[in-house]
Amino acid sequence: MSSFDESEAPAAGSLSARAMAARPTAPYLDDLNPAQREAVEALDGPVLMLAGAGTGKTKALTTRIVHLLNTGKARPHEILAVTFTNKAAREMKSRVGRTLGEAVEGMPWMGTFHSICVKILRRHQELVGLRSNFTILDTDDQIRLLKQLVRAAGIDDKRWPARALAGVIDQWKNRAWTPDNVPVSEASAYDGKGVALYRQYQTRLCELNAVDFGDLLLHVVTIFQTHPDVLEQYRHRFRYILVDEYQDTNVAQYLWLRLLAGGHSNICCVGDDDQSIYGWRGAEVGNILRFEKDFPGAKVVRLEQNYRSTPHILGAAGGVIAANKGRLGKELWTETEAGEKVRLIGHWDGEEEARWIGDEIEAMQRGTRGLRPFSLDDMAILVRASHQMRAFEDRFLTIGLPYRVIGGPRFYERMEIRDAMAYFRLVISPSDDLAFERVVNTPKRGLGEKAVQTIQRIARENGVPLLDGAAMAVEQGAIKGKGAQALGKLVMDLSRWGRMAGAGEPSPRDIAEIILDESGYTEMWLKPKEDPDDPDESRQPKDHEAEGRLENLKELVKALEQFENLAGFLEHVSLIMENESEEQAEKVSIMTLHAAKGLEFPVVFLPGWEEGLFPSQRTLDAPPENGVEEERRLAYVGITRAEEVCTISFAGNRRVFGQWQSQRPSRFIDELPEAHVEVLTPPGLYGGGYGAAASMHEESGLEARAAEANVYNSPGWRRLREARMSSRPGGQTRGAAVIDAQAVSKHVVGERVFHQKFGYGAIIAIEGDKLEIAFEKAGVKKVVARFVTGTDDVPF
DNA sequence: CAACTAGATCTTTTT
DNA sequence: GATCTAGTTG
Repeated sequence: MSSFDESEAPAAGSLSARAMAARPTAPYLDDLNPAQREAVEALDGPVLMLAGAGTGKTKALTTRIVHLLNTGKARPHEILAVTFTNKAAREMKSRVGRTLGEAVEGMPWMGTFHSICVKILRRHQELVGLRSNFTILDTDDQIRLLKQLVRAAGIDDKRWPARALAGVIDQWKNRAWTPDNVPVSEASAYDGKGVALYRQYQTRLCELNAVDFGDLLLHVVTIFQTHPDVLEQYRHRFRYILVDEYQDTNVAQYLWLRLLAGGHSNICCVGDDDQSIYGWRGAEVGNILRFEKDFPGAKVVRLEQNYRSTPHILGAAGGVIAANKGRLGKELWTETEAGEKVRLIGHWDGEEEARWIGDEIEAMQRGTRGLRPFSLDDMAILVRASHQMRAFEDRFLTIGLPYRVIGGPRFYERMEIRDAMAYFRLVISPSDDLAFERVVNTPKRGLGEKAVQTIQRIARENGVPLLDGAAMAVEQGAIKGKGAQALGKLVMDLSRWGRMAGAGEPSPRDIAEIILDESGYTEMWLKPKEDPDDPDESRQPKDHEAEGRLENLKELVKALEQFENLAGFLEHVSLIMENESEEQAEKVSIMTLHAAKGLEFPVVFLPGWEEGLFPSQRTLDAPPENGVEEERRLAYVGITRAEEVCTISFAGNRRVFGQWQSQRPSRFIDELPEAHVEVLTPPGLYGGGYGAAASMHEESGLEARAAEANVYNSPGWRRLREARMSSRPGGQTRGAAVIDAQAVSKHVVGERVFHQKFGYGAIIAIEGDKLEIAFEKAGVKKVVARFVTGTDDVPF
């Protein structure tokens, strides 16, 4: 509680003195437009800032903070500013500092919901039955723990996966339901055993002195609800509250905010109902729609002047989002010139789409599209689902186009990092059973399932953590042979490393290195020694993959340099699951639409606009129409990321689960207003004059399908078809290099062929439309005939 | 006990 | 196609 003291004296006198001393006009206010200024200057009472995409939301928010400080209304530690991502928090901090002209070190309560909750929870942990230094479990640990409970309950975890239970529990926690509060309507969840398992899970977490992500909020809300005195402290402390991305708050976050703002109602929420895209993880658009009811007398300010995109891009986005019901309603406008229309293009399949986008990116880089040249950093590909990324990565690797994947498999989620972290955890807290289970046989120590079961039994019988159980098992001789020896060593090592960490000597970085080395973990990724007697033999990584893992471990150890101790590092990592390494080279960005929220790029590509992919099959299968609205908001988010050029595309065929499927263009394409769209005809994509074939086939396929679904009579679709026809006078096509059975018959066994990805090879067998080919470099593969060309320049 | 093989299951989106 | 699991073999 010591750090609490600084604010215990309200110092009203000095505040008003500062308020009077403040300059009547502040230069930073002059940079704002009227709406922004209104939102900034309404400092007291509830304010809802409805900020459309690109309307200067962050600017308004940061200026508001500056204004609060500058007018003396609040001191830095009296402002609670909440965001969803660490990135947003960092951005806000740096912008406040910039506007203020000095660094803001003194804003301890600016951060994510989760990091702020941890801070609060660490001070009152005992109120919810936790001890100090509780650990924060990530999703992986959470699932593993649940799996144990599910199995212990005699449930077939095949039919009822632990993952599903985790989802159910998460949703409950998002709604701030403790096991006692789960409504009866949920009784059937997880085969009727959901609530009971939820209760067991919470008990188990408590025993482990651990919390999961959802608990961070839930526990704090519980504390606020059951301990008015504690709540009062924080209400008093946080004189002004600011919330970013309010449309993404879930019920627990909403309650948390309402409890805190309950006294003074000095709360300013910024959000955009049209950008609510996290309903699946419990976000309630209702929170923002209801704001005026929740906070009577609220001032609502709309930011509608857009500073990011051209009118055509805004028009297209506006046309799509207009199809949604239940909006608060905003109309974005801009003063910039019309610019390019949103470009729409169809492709034969996903690979062709990737190829075309790759070519287009290179063209735009050179400035050969009649536009200014763009840097690769200015361009982004935004996909609906991460598996769409592969096609682009494959293609970009083959043509040598530098790219970066944002929000991909994250550093701290990698296996080797998690293994290493488990060692560290076990060193810091020897009762961390989950960490013990993770590393006990990694690297292989000859301790399999049976040995672990023995340890678990002994630990349970004696009521001690697994690590102590292991020590006892060795003493008692319950585990024999090689395994016993290795286990004994592990137990000894861990306590030795623990003493080092306790002594703070050597440095955390060195301790980490020692742990990884002496545990044999690093060794695991190295080639076996050729000569065991030669200690100086230089060791190479096993393979390319192992090399990457070793690199990552090095990076992990390096990251430790900035921390006082291992414990501090572990806390940092559990909250910041992102890779912070910064790259300098120019690269195209590839990311999901979700990851793109809040970002902007001069050039944006939006591939895969197909029914079943976007909107996703899941939302289409789900009962009501409501899921589609969220998908539509996602489309809106995507389009509004673009500043100058936005290209939407779809493919007629795509591989789903390894199976080829024909795709229909997304309903969102039909919703694009004609006036803002330009249809591009597919240029020759295969080079050498045999390209038009793909589009011809796509079209005939389309017409066949059009008979069964009149989707294709919609304006958007007709437009596309007409554009196609007109681009090919007389409907003539040139040399068709094609597809399906006809093309296969063109190939013969023994023929030398070329494949985009695998290179050159010879056909060794033909089955239907598939060719078995022995590639010179890639080995024997089965590929679809259409992806292969003969090695003659004019194959047919 | 580990290493290998066959078969199932899967894909949203993430603090 | 890729990954995870159960089941088999060494």
